[in-house]
Amino acid sequence: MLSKNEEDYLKELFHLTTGEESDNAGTGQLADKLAVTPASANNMLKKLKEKGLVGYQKYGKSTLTEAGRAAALQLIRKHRLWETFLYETLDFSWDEVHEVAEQLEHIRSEKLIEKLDKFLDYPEFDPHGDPIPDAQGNMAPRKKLTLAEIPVGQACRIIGVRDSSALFLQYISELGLSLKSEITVLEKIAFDNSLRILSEGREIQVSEKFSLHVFVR
Amino acid sequence: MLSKNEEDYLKELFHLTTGEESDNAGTGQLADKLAVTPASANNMLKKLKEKGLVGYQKYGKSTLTEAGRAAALQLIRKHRLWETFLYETLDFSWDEVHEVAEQLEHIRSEKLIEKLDKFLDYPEFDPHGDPIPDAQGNMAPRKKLTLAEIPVGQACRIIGVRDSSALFLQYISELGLSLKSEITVLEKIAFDNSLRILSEGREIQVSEKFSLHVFVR
DNA sequence: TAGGGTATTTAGACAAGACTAACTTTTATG
DNA sequence: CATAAAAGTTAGTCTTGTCTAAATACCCTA
Repeated sequence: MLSKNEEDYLKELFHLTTGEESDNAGTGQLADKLAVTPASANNMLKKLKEKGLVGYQKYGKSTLTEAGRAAALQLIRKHRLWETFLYETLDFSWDEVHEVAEQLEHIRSEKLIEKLDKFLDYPEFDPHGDPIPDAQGNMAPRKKLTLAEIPVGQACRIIGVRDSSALFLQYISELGLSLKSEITVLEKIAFDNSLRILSEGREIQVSEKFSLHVFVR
Repeated sequence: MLSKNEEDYLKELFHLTTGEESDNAGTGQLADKLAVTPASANNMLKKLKEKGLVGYQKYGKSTLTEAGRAAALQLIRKHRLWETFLYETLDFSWDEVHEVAEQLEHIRSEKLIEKLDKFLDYPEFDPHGDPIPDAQGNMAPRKKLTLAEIPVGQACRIIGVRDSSALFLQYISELGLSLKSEITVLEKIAFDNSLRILSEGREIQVSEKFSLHVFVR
């Protein structure tokens, strides 16, 4: 059984070794990310090596073993499912979910995560567009871009939507938008991050919440 | 800020000092409840006294101060709200909710509890019939008895229902039951805890889930 | 290739919270 | 009322995970 701290190290190590620049898994970088001294990180790396979760060698970059990677993916699964729950069900805003999910991800209960996944109808992406691993640790290869992240002035095309609730689908079709619709972002209102957008010659105003539900390319 | 362990001690102390027999708050009883040695409990009691949360004197029974009581009530509020969530929303069974709620109650976020309370529509009782304190720490004085807890052969009267969802209210009225209905429990099926009951001369079979939603006296 | 700067590791200390073993106080019993 | 049993306390140790300070290894550049 892993402690909360061990889990945090594994998760961070996953992020450091999996991004495009996977050359960042030195003791120091890891320590930085976890807001801990290099001495502490070194200590933990040795312990995780003992447990067969991390490939660590003195003065080298660290890597996750298969077991370590699997544990990290489970944690990421829990984190992103909780973020989705907080955002979709409890109506947290986009930027509030992370901090609370950091705590919730450490709750130990297989059943809880299964039931939560089912309740949320097996979402594939979290509110930030990051893919959610399934129970076996498989996940879509990359982040989906949401309409909320398109810079003002740029054009994009709708390639999907986050959820398929009747309310949302009804609304999006009432707006005259659908898959393949081409959109240009005209303005982002700083006050509430709502957007003025242009689609097929018509100008529409949508909320941040809406824009986070629309995947684009 | 209280640690998880400090919180556990306060909550247990609340239960030991608040029940009918409030004479149980010795170092040893507390240690028993928390599965810890008396030495450990003694240690913690001294610490909590320092923090002004517990009235502790050598060789005496311990009590909660007002601050300690308030902290304990917040914890109990969180515990019972999570139990309600697990039972009502995620479809956990009656006996599975406690263990997971023991973990969830330590999540630190005012906002989370507010939003959860709202999402659950401000429930007054948890799945075991225990009252849920409100944000100010007020709660109904005693446990409500549910139909599930009535022994076979005994009669009782419906005095309320746990939730007022359309589905549930429709079902209970279809069964011909209502407030003030007199019920006798004929048999409890060991397999799934469903009940055969008698009301106004008619025999009805109901599930455990149903029986937990009906408050009786 | 020799320094010097940076990154990493080691050693030793500390806090929380548990434990065991030994000691003290309270309580109950004869 | 004396004393033994039960309950509570103290002292010292252990583990986890942190820290600081000092030592060591790596690597880049002159």
